[in-house]
Amino acid sequence: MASLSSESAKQSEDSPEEPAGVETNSEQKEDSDPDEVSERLLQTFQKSALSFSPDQVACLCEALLQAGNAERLHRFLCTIPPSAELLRGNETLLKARALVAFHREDFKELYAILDSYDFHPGNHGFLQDLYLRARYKEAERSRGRSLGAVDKYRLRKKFPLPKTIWDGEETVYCFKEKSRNALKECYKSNRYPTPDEKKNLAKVTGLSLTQVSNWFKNRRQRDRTPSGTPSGTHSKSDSEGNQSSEDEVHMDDEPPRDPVGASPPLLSFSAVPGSGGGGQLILNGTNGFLTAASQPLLLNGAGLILNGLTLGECGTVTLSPLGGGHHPPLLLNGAQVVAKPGPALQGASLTGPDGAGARLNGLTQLVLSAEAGPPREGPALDFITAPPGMGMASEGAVRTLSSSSSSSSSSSLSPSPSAVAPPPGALPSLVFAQSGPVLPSSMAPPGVLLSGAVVSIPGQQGEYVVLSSSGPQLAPAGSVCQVAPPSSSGGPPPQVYSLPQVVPSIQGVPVSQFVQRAAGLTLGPQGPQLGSQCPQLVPVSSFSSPLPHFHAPPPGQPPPHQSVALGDGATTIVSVTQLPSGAFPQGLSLSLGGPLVSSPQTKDPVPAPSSSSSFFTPAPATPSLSLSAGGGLPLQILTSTPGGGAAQAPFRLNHPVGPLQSLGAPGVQLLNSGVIQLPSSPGGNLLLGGGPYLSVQQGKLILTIPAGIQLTSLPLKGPPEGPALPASLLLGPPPPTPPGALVSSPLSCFINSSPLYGGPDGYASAPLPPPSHLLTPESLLSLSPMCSGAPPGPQLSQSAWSPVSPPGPVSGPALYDVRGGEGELGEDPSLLGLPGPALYDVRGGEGELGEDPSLLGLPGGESLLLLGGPSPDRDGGDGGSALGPSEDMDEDAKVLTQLQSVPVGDEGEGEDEEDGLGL
DNA sequence: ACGAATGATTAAAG
DNA sequence: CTTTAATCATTCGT
Repeated sequence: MASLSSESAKQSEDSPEEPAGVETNSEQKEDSDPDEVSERLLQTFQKSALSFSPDQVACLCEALLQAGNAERLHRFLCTIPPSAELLRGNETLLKARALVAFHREDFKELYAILDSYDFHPGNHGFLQDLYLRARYKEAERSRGRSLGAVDKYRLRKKFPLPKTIWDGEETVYCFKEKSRNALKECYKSNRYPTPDEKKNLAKVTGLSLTQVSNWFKNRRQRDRTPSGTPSGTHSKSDSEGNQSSEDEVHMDDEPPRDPVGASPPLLSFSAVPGSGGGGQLILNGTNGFLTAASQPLLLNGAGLILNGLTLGECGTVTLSPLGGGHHPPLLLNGAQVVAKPGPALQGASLTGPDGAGARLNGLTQLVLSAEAGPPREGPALDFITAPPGMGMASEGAVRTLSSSSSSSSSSSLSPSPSAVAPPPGALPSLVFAQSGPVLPSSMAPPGVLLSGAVVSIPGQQGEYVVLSSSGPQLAPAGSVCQVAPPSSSGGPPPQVYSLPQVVPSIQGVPVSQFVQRAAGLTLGPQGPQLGSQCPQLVPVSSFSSPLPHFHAPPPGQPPPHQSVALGDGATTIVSVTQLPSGAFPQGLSLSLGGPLVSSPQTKDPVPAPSSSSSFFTPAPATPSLSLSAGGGLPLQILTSTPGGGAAQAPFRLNHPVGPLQSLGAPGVQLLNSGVIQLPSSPGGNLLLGGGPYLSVQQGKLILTIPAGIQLTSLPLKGPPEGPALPASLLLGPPPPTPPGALVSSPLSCFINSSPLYGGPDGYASAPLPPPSHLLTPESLLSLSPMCSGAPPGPQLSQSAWSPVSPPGPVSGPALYDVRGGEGELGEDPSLLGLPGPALYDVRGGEGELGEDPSLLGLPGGESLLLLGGPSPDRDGGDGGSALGPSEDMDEDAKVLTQLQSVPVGDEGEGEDEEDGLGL
């Protein structure tokens, strides 16, 4: 009997009809049996209830809740003294009582219960569902009819969820206009985008792959309404008519139509037959995506090649490399230009000086000059970013192209407060990438370097390399990269130009919060200098609020050292500024918000000839370099020179000019998060010859650490005060190491510092014990942003990545991926208490196991570097290399799901009870 | 309330 | 897995 009772109690609850026990049924009627059993069970419970410990009671409640039998649950609860202490703070009991109240239709009681206690986010989903169902039922009762979806919607609006069971985050339903435009553009040229195209679109729009697919699916379906609903296409007409502009660009198939007619957007391509090749306009893009949303886009030039170029909606983007130079004036290979339509964008233009073409492919740079438009106020929204992969100065020397038109004295650099005006005498070599009105025309014609490009000015004492890559998705605000002009040795007082970064704007979300927070973290330690100079650099971390513990220490305590990892920001910025007075960066910190991909020593993808790819810090003294990777897309590298050092040659980053991977997905890929510290030999420069180098490819920042390099997990001693833990804490647990992941041997030794990994070697070889199951959704969540899962597969790289980032902020809808493998628990995103627009990739992935980053958590203080780069990705070499990273990003994208308001159950009466309830 | 627009989900078919 | 067709759900304007 006993056995029987237990079984039936749990199994047959839902449907009495269920063949709980076919065998047994044969004898009896179904109805009686289950009831009887349940009754027995209940009685048993009742009898022993008093003797149960609170935990046991809770357990029983949970079981009954799961079973969904409110009635029995009610009776059980009745046996418990109402005032018992057990009830206090016991959410399970509260849930049970709430459920009972709901079933008894004692809504007042239900609401009272819900309002009485701040429930754990884990219970939010359940309670929200209960709450809404109660509201619906109440309404149904009063109206005497069942409610439709709209009625429910109105009720939800009318009766917002109690704060006690809701984190207050709202959900966004529609895609952003920009995203839609991008989708439309693509749709025009191709109704059936290839997976690659979809991925690219997803990145560009900030939507998940699924969303993109759904969109196309819906679009095709609705477009194809020849017979059915004639009226449908009312507004759609525009689909073809209006935006005419870009189609041509993409596909040749369509006859060029004259865009002009349309009022708004003006897109003109005028290939001027020029010398040499003749005017040719080549827009070749795998993922090419060119959008001039409603803004005028002018591409004017002889030989204009845009390969794999993504031009996002832009304000006015003018590419006018006219000049009939010998070279194709403008060559954007794998470039991505995105400009946000800002209030005033007119001024932005990309122009190549005559004669000199801007070639972003590997050699040259594109100069961006702000047109003389009236300076407009407002943050510069526009930005142009080129995926890092492309623009680099291969030769090491950067040519600065100044546009003839704009040149003038460089009075003020940028509107941003933080920006420091360049000394008049400053070198023109200043690299600045920003478009938009923001830059006063007055700005000297600094060469513009598309972010992502690396500029190095060799020879100079003060050399700098500025490397900035914007987040993968352009979407987020623009990033500006600014380099301080090398103060030539004796020159003008070396000023450091700050890198103003436009903070990614998250749609209605006050970014400021994040920013401030982030700023505090990042800059705080840095010292006044930096802080003041480039406050804006801080990537926004979208998830900051929800997971406070994740982040840095409370305000009071900034992380001790320079390395700070921000969860993720929307944008990635890497800036290296040189300090004046020869100070070299003692403390150099690199924080990567985004995933970093490092290729294990096994392979040096790029043999770095000294000049081309090397990453070293010449600096003397005690430069310590710490690299911490957070999870998120954004990548941030800041270097400052805290103490005055003597060294003049600060820090140099050269990165090999890779062949571009034209794919435009800029993203930062981080395989392993951790902190890397490179202790420099005292007094000596730290030279990592052949050493690790950072390269940016396709928007991804890749850190390659060849074997042989020593990285020590040095203590962040610097800051005496701070608790040591910071680094690891901040970062979150390092991503689980993928089983297959290789850890570079050299590194491994350092790794051992972390307790988690037993031994150096063990780490690599032994698969982590997957305690994953233990993780609660919440825990996963907390970890997630940073180290989004460990991918089960060999290819770790993927796991690490969170697609979101860039776009995340970009688009309004918050995306959450909280599913664990089974997902049972995690079912509601909402319960996790996620903050707004942030995106999370918490999925356990198929293989749930690997995930617990938490396990990996580093002990305080120690920094851990895990570079287990999956070699696979990178190996491909340049050509192929691109793939690896990009793919990763995509994957996660799939997982994302739009957060919806609480699921509404609509069932009718009591019968269905459990469905909604059962998690 | 009503209906349109739009995103998501589901089932069936390849 | 991807596509289609059908349908549901959410918003928003009227």
